[in-house]
Amino acid sequence: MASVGRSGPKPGVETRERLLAAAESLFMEQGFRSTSLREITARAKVNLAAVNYHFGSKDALVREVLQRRLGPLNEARVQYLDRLEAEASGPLPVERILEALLLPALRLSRNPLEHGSTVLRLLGRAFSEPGDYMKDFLPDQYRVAARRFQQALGRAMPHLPESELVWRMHFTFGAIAYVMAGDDALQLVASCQAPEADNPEAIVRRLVPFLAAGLQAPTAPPLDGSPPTLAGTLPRRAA
Amino acid sequence: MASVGRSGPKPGVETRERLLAAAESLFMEQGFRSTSLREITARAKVNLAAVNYHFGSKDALVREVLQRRLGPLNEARVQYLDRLEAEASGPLPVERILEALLLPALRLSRNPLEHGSTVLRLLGRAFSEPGDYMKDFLPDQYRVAARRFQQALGRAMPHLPESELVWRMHFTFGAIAYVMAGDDALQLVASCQAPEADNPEAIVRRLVPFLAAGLQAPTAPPLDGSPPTLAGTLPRRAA
DNA sequence: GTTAGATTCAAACAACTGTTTGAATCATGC
DNA sequence: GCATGATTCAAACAGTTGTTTGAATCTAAC
Repeated sequence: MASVGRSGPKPGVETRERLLAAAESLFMEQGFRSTSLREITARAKVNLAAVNYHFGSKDALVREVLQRRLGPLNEARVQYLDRLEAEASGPLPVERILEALLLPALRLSRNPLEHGSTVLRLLGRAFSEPGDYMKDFLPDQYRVAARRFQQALGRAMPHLPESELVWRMHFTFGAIAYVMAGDDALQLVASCQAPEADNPEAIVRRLVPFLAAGLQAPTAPPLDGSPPTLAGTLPRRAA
Repeated sequence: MASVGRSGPKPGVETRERLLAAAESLFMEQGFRSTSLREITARAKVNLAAVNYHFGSKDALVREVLQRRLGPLNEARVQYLDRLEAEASGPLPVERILEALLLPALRLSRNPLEHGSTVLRLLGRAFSEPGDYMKDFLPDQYRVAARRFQQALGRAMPHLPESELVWRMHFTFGAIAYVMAGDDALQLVASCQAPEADNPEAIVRRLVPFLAAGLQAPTAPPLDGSPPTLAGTLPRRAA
């Protein structure tokens, strides 16, 4: 006899997953701090106490929701980068490194089993939300991957000082986090809605050339305001 | 007889300004939503009810704090851009347009009368914080300036399709907001602390070449996944 | 000195937060 | 059937939030 009339395998595990799904969607819509446990349990159609029973606290729920997405994503990014470097002979071009940074996120968003593009916006929120939740948690998830990409980019642009590279990676992550945060931030400034805002692949196709050019840009003149010369617009290696 | 022993001119206006100052500093440190009225009134050394008496509500306080900074900043940006265009003969180079976007913010942060770099981080927070406070308010402050800069950038890069320009402006604002948000977001990802993170001028000097190169980057190939050719790395006008 | 209005203050308000409790319910082993 | 442990549930907990109240205080004009 199929002991349960419903579809759920175990009684406990289904509410656990329903909580994760409800929390993820609500976090994406409203942010982490602004979402209450009562909203989450209401959407998940479970009792309020279920969160503390299954996860211990709201903070632990947030961590679990993030870890479920961030961990695999950064692993995939690093693996993608490893594979590219193993196949190539010399150092990778910047565009390929950016590909390793963006394509795994794109694939994640395209997976119909997961809730698609909501995942990307969730990650964007993780960076937008300041303060307590992320302060100690996110870095551990990202530091390894960030160091790995800094190393690859350093090989691709050996002429670029490390301090300059660190800053340009910051700018890069800023642009990425901004578009991943979703409509909220995008509509804030734009006079008109950007086209294809809901198509991650289209965004990536526009983002890579932008970032590649920025990362490889000639460095600024050391001090005074003399405008960059035309010669300065050529990559250093050509000089 | 100097009717008041203290320095304050009017009794009411001083607590009003003390509230604005305390709120601004706390908003910058903790964000808007996470800062309670009791924290604000405690730091300002005024009664709790003073906020609702002088401003009506917390939301109105937030708006007032932002408007006091965002309004003049965006006015200065547009004026700077107007002056550059009036002096130049043809269309402005992208670097000058970015200069108009960034230098007024830099000057604001350098003003010792204001609380210096705290202002920049406050503005960064305004973009980082999702949800209710900004949704209806920030756009009005920014839409005019954003349209003005889009127009200038369009003139500087007439070959660039408008849809592409809108997206690249988004990327640009993302990078700017990210570095303006301050240490929180920066330390999140970096394996090591970026140098001169507290020196706005140094950041701008690094940011302009990055963004200028990104904005003027060659556009991506239209569809299929063929890796960008070497010819594709040249600007369109050279084709 | 008295009066009128603006400002401050302590106290309470209602609504919400995350968390805990203890009994009820369930599935499942014996 | 019965007992055991896991899970659910309604209810309450203690704490914080933004806001309101009504009396007390201050300022300034008459």
